Amino acid sequence: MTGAADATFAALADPTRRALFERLVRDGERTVGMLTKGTRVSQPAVSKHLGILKSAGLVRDRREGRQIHYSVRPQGLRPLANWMSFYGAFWRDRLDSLESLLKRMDQ
Amino acid sequence: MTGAADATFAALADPTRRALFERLVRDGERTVGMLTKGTRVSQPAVSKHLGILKSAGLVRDRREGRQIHYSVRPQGLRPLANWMSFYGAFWRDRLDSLESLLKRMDQ
DNA sequence: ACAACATATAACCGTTTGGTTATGAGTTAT
DNA sequence: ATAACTCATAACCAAACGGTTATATGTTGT
Repeated sequence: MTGAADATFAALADPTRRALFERLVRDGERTVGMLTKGTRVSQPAVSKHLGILKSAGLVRDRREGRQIHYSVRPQGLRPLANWMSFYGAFWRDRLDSLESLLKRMDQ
Repeated sequence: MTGAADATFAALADPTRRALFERLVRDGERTVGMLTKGTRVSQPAVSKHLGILKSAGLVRDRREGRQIHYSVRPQGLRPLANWMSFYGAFWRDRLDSLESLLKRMDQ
């Protein structure tokens, strides 16, 4: 249940890792070398982070010659989306009703 | 930008903490003592976790006599929702199209 | 076969984390 | 005033984490 979201949350909790993921989302498939540039950390660090993202199902890799290309794996965000919709259903309502209340009070 | 989501992700990354949050969502406002029962950890551990959730803006506390009542703070999930919708726009489309493709292939 | 290149893995290290027990602080009741 | 109760804080500890440098693995080109 909540176990599925576990690796996902853990993987995205680290800022460096989230930055890598976001970059892959924005820029599409990139090699490790490309990703290393733009980060303040070493190549091994990037590789380790990518490994964690990969085992969390958030990215996939593809070998092409001596380079390895990483890209976002869309379904990887599923556990997060599920969790959000599950435990977010009630608060979204409350938030919406709060907002409409504030708007009404503002008038 | 991504800094706002930082504390949120970090807070929800821990399973014990997420369990506490989920329980507050399901059951509504609870005291520390109530929350401690049902967890495998000690009361101080629960207090520490609640403190982290609180400083992440995910819960609030209210003193009533000697007990302290904790409850979910709806807006706390905002950074997560923002992050999801931001970096989720593109993958949701891709996921949807993938799913429809798979369905078509299945027929 | 060998050198250069791109990435992964190994070994290591300081810091952070999540837990514990012990104790402090605030509140209620006697 | 004091004892009991509820929770937070302090002090401490082992394990996990995120980083480093050094090296192994796999691929390309000569």
